[in-house]
Amino acid sequence: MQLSNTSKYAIRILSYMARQEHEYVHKSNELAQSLDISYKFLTKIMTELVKGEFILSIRGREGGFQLNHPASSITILDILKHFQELTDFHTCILGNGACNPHKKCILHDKWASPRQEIKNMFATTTIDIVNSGDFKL
Amino acid sequence: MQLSNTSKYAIRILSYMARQEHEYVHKSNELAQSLDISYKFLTKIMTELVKGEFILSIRGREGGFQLNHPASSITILDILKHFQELTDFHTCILGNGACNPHKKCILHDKWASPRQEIKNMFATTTIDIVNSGDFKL
DNA sequence: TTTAAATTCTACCAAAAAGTAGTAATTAAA
DNA sequence: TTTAATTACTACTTTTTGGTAGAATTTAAA
Ligand code: SF4
Ligand code: SF4
Repeated sequence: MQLSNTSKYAIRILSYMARQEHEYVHKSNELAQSLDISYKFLTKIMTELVKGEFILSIRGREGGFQLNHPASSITILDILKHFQELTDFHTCILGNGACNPHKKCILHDKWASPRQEIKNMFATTTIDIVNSGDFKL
Repeated sequence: MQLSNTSKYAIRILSYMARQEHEYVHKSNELAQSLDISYKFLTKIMTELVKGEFILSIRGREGGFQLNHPASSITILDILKHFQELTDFHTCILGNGACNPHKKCILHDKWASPRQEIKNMFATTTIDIVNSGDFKL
């Protein structure tokens, strides 16, 4: 019952970027330091985020990354989907094969409601949740 | 957002055992076949379940395993705890360091309620949920 | 035009989880 | 007492995830 580190970092990176004005150009170096993520691993994730069209990259000197969409339009669910953590909402919990309502796994009925609540939460939470205050980065 | 395979199997094994009368002696071979889990991997998990005192082992010929407690008293949460998946309910979601209410991660407030619902669900669901019907094993 | 500061690419290494193999130990039946 | 059926133990292999190294590419500033 955990998100992968990659997803966790992606969420933290994007929400951190959302704290600055939209045009701000974020550099990997800066992000890695601020978020305390290894520079090498961070750049790997940045590349993924570019491919996922969450961010734009500006190459070369004075380059960096910008959000590609308004922060208020990027949900946590969007991020999780891109890192394939959505599938868990389909084949979930005991995940024995494809889900078939005629042959449910034993937890299905109990799990349905929490699962929906989580999904809603992820779907309605955007990366601009926080712009100030004592939050971890 | 997934349980480990080990946890999934453990849940399936115990709930399967709970379908028989309490005294029934389950053999690894039988369980592996019925549940379609590799025999070798299953026996590894059975050893863990013995150590966790979920089941009793009877060694030697005609040996096998029995539930160590009434099925109605073993919760899913008990099982997850033993396989260390409980920690996620403390250090959860973005899991950056120990949780400090004065320095929350950005998802804390949104996550609190779904998390509680999941935990309650796991805490109130016992392995005897199902004794018949078209359920996956 | 050269150079420095940045992203990108390719390839590798490490750790954890999942799964397998083989053998030793145990015990009841034959 | 021998043997077959079972669990327990030790050690390995494979797969996935997490993480690192180094060079190539791009681009604006100097
Ligand atoms: S039966 Fe329900 S709980 Fe089980 S894997 Fe399918 S969707 Fe998930
Ligand atoms: S602040 Fe809340 S959501 Fe974040 S890791 Fe701690 S308990 Fe989990």
